[in-house]
Amino acid sequence: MNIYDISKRAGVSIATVSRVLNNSPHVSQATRDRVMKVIEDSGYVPNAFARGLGLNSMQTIGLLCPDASDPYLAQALAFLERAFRSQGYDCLLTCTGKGTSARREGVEKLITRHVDGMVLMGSSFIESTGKGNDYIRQAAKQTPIVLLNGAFPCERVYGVLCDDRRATREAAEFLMDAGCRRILYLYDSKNESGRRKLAGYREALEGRGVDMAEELLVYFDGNKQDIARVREHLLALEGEGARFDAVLASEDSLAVGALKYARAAGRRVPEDVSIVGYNNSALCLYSEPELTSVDNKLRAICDRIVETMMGVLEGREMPQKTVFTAELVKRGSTRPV
Amino acid sequence: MNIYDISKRAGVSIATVSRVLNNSPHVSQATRDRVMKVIEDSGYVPNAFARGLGLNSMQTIGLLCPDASDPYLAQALAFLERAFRSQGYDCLLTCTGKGTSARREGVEKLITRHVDGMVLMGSSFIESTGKGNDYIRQAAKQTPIVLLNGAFPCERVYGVLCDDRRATREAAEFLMDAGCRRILYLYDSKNESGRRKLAGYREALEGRGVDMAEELLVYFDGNKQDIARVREHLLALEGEGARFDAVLASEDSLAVGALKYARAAGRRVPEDVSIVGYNNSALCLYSEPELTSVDNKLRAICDRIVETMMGVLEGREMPQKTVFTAELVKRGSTRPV
DNA sequence: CCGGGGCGTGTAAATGATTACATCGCGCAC
DNA sequence: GTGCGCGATGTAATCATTTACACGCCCCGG
Repeated sequence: MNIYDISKRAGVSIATVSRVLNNSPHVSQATRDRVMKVIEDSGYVPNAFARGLGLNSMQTIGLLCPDASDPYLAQALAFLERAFRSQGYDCLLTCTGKGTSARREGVEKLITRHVDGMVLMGSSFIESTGKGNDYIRQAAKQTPIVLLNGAFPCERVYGVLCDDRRATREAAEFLMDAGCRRILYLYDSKNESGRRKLAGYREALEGRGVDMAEELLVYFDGNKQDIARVREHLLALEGEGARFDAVLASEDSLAVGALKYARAAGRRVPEDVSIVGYNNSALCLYSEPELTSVDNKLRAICDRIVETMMGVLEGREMPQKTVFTAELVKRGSTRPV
Repeated sequence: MNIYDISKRAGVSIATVSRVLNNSPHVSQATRDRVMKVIEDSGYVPNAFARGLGLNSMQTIGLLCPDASDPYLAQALAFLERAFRSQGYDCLLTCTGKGTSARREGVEKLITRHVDGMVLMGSSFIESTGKGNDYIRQAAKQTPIVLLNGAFPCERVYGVLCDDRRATREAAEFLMDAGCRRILYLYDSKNESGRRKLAGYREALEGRGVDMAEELLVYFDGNKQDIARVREHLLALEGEGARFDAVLASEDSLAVGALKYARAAGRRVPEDVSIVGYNNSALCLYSEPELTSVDNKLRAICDRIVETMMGVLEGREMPQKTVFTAELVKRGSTRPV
């Protein structure tokens, strides 16, 4: 059942059928009705591949996600998919994991599939060294790319993100305002966004003339579900004599791990230790007490990503970088100032 | 840059180039090498749409997900995507939300896109009334469908699930073994799987001759992120005089809500109230105490879904229904027996 | 010496749309 | 009355592949 069958049954040419299907104005109402009736009666479904071949597009966006099971990225996925679909685009999901080579393969596969655009979810796609990003530069020649929580100076690569540095600085300042002096910084990523946050933390302490203790800079390299390992990590640290009255985490799940540590160590939250997370994900409300966390405006970021992508696809000029302002959401895991 | 350009440069016909690209055995090694070299030098990428048109497939599976931000479904998404990709298939993600019409539209859109197969994530796709499922029957004529956590008696619709009924029964029995007598059943879905679980709960109580109090059957119709609303719900219930010494939830997030209730009501977990969740999702380890929960073998289910789909696509005969055995994972939110 | 069977390769016909261009007919202005 | 323009429709080229079929060629057996 193809367009020829329909054209025969309706007594018109295939061009007319095509015009009806594409809502072209150059069809009389009578003809349109007749063709529509035949289409509905026959249960005809246009062949998407042929259409794609002719238009050189199948209205598809590639979503490259490091880990779809991460609550924060999962939320982003949901926002993006919904917004793209409302614009008539479908989303091809590729979970890449952590390795650079898997990411490159993912990007290349999507190029092969001729997606109309790609979203790289997470600044971890950007390597600190220039060479490692060549595949992104190559890909950008074929299709527009938008980065979630990142930026990359390259034509046809757009970035939408929050001012993580400032947000982290303000979070640390808030803790200091509440009387904390030894703030443990717990982070799990050394990528672009991770570096921005760390810089914000340093800036805050320097600004207040607080000594930066190296042992309070804790890098945790693990899976986000390894809550228990974070607890052990902090307990071990404490065993080594490190003392702290607050934990500032670069990710909510790490903060939940810190919460677990506090309970295991018999320290009250927020009386003995204040804890601040990052992302303001669903985890914040799940935990007890509820987590103070930096809301990095994921919804706004996702909406803007879609807006940017649509603009580019429609040939409009779009800002290469869009920055939102993150906001600290205060809950029970920190003392009031 | 298309296959003609390559054929000219390599001094062969397009058929030969195509054969090289598709690893056909009917090409001499010398020719293959020569063509490959030209392809690599020119950076040629075959046109996926033309290929799709010829093969009538673009190696794509449609994933219909009610909510990608739900931790359990997000995990499933990650498992499925990974497994399908390892088989050479890409995944088109469609988040449908709760409404039936959105689901029908999602399914129809994927049919339009000519996916090779579809996975419906969650038995909520199956209506209790026959008429509401017509669109699934229609879709199954075009493409194979596999259900996650569900079954549907229709040709080319396959189901992979756990024995939710038995699992729920055993969970309730475990609570009774631990001395609980008034077990509140908290559920959020009345779909196929929801009904199976509820039946299991009833079966357990009947089996032990425990009275079934209607006020202990609590349906919570809300968003999974509405933890606080579950708390209020239970507090209100208690205000009305309902008493219970255990909560059995049909979903982990509901169990977390029950945990919140217990803290708000000043009841200790598990000493005063035991709490059991369902799905054994990441939430179980995030909460305090850690949640006892039914592990419904999501990984195994997802792997089997992919296996079933691949089998069907390769023309093999596949079981219409595959059932795994769920298992209760005991943690701190319930008293030991 | 001739016929048959592979193997490697080329030719050309699908695949099923979109769309530029041609055509036709009709109404209106001059 | 004639010519122009426009709206509706058809014709045919185009998109970039896959693949059935044909064609040589070489080798081997009869």
